[in-house]
Amino acid sequence: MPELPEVETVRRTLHRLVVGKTIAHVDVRLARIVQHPADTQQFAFLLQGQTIRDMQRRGKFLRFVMDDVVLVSHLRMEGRYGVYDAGAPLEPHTHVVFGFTDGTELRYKDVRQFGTMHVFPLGEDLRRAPLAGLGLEPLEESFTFDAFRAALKGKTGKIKPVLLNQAYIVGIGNIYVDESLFLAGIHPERTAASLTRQELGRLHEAIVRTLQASVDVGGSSIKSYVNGQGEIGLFQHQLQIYGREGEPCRVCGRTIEKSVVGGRGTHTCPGCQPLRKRISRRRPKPDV
DNA sequence: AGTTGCTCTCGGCCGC
DNA sequence: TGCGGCCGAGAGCAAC
Repeated sequence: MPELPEVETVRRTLHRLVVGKTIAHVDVRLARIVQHPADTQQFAFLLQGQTIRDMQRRGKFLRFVMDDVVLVSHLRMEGRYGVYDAGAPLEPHTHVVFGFTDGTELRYKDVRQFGTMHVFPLGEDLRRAPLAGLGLEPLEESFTFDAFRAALKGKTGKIKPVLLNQAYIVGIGNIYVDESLFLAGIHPERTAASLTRQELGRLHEAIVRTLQASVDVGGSSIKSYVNGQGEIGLFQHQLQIYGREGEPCRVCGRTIEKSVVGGRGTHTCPGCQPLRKRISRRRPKPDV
């Protein structure tokens, strides 16, 4: 389930593996992956002869920047890329094959078939769905505390669904939202509007620290590898709360709970993430 | 505008 | 062992 750190890891790997290669032909084996142009033959035609000039990322989307077009790719839950020799046997669940002029192939595999691809003319993709309207990039310098606070301004819903909404901040999925809220000591059912400036500060820092720490070790590998060479991310070993229901919190020892918030499986520590504001112990008034 | 709930995408896997 | 049905993440959409 690639979120920002996993997609960034794939981006870096693909940058190394495919930038400079020229597409000779494209084989779309499962039409539903291709969302735009609607005609898969047109999709293939637009990519033929294009050289991949750069690999970029916007939120959880990969952007293959070419001479005249951009391929926008979302991996959803289990989409993966790999580079193979053209003669290598096609593995199961291979849905799109990009054949290069050098005899290698970039293959897209996706067991769940949830992934999507769009091709747009160069310069158009950021103005069109699905990239148009995406929110702040949390690992860019522009993601300041003030920008974060402004993005959450006026949001009255629970903080977890707000953080998962890609229109406000991009790249955070179900794993990193739980990790970030835990690190910040904030319960996912608190409303965005109820967070104090101090809590927003902790949350801002927690998001950046969590995502960056995961990028630094190649993302999390939950049930599947994530990058283009079968390399395995390591962040799953650093997860503090996700997938640890029933186990003791590493900070306070209380048992981690699992519930549903905004329709998503949600992990919380009842000790570290109080739903109600902790009643401040009344400080004894100094005797006069 | 924002929120909520629902839908759709599948095959793995769970439980019977 | 077989099989029906649920689960899961993300995005998009309709209704309020």
